[in-house]
Amino acid sequence: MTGGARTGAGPRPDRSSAAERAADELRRRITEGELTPQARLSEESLVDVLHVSRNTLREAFRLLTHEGLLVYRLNRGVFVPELDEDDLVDLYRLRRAIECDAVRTLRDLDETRLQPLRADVADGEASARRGDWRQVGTANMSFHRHLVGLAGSRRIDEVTARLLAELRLAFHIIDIPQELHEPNVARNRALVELLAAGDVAGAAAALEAYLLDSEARLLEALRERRAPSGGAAADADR
Amino acid sequence: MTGGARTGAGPRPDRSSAAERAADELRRRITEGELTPQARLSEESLVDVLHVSRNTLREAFRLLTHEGLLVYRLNRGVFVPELDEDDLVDLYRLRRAIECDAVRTLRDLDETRLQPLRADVADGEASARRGDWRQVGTANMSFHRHLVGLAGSRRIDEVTARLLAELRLAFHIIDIPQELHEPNVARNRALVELLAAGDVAGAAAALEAYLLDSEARLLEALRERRAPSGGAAADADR
DNA sequence: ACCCTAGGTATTGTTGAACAATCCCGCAAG
DNA sequence: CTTGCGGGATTGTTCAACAATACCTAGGGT
Repeated sequence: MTGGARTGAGPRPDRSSAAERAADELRRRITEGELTPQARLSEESLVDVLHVSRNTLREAFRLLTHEGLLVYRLNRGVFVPELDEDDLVDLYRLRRAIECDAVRTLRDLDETRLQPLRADVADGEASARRGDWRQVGTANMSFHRHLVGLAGSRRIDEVTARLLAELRLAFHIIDIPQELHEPNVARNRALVELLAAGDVAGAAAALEAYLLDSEARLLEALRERRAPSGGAAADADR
Repeated sequence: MTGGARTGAGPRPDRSSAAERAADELRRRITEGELTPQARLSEESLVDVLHVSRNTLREAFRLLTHEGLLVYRLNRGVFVPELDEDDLVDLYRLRRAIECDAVRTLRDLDETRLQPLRADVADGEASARRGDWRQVGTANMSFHRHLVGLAGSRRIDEVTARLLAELRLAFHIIDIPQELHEPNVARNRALVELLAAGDVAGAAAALEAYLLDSEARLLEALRERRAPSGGAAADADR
């Protein structure tokens, strides 16, 4: 008898837990840049905002920690990590190893499986024409996730998802989205064409050069960002 | 109430949370094989055994989920995952990508940095002479963790740790530890010698053959284990 | 004036109990 | 034999409180 009400327009069980929904909301805020690096996420205040209990919120924190979007510091709270240059080098090193290997060992490609990649490329090109660089970045991430997904390995997909999520953290530090994302659009299209032609070795080589270049551009942007004035991070922590 | 007791055992705060300690204990039970795959971990019973609250226990579950040692099923509980053949192939695929890349890109090796590897090899050889195949397996894991550690990448180390922990789950399914672990001893020594000679390319190639062979042996063992009669798993729980 | 130490306060870590939602199992009906 | 329906057990979530720790501020020594 207590049941019932669920059938109507009420909040459906959603096949996901409250912790996951809270994590979704936090993930959005982090990737959108609303929560800036090094900011402490207060349990007390987030409980009010997300309308979940402290325990559930902490479980959401764990979820996001798993994705690399938050870090725990015992007795001090959770923080959005700030990536430094070493982190970027580290991330790209792992990324090259994973992505290049995934492409290098590809077999039995057909046009059907390339379809999601082509959709991402088209999205990136359209967004670039609109000047929506954030969406270009998002399409680029989706492209690489689909690219790695061709390997058909669950664990490789997981590592990649974590990698890209963490990498996205670096984008908010940087204020030159166009120079950063624009070159990727053409590179992604070139990659798809190489794969469509069955040239996996060529695609792997192109991808490696692509990633090395992307890393260099990001590093340079990060250094410029930090060098100029330095302590310009006057952030009211409300 | 029952509290207090904490003063006697550990004077120092331990620098770790109760959830981590509970996770440590669970991890031990899983890797030692006390908790068998597909067994559900009841919250109620583990609360009594580990002397933590349900919330803390659930946080420990999350921690181990991150390591791949447990899986969550919504509204059904947590389970020790049972690796099937696809999982093994998946794990080894990622493992080859990571380890071979780590070795292939090694630079500036000197004898000092090889020291931990030599210690693991010696441990493996000594344990093999004693017939302690479980310890041979442990030394082998330590060897590979140190091997990958030479790359000096935090995230690669993390992925590797998770990988090896998950791989260990497969060992308990298998009842022929000697045939499985014995060949690794000599292979590990050969790898160290190649690295000491500065032949990283040779080492990378040897490692790839090594891992392919290791995967094949594990797969065969798993198939034999499952094919024969099947329901021989008369395991007294607790 | 500076450094170091001590105490107060805010925040996190952990607990236990309670309730709601969901799943699993056995059983009756077709 | 399959199908639909309770009843009981387990997980999911909330709440309120206490303990432990870190941060901040004030006071004393040099």
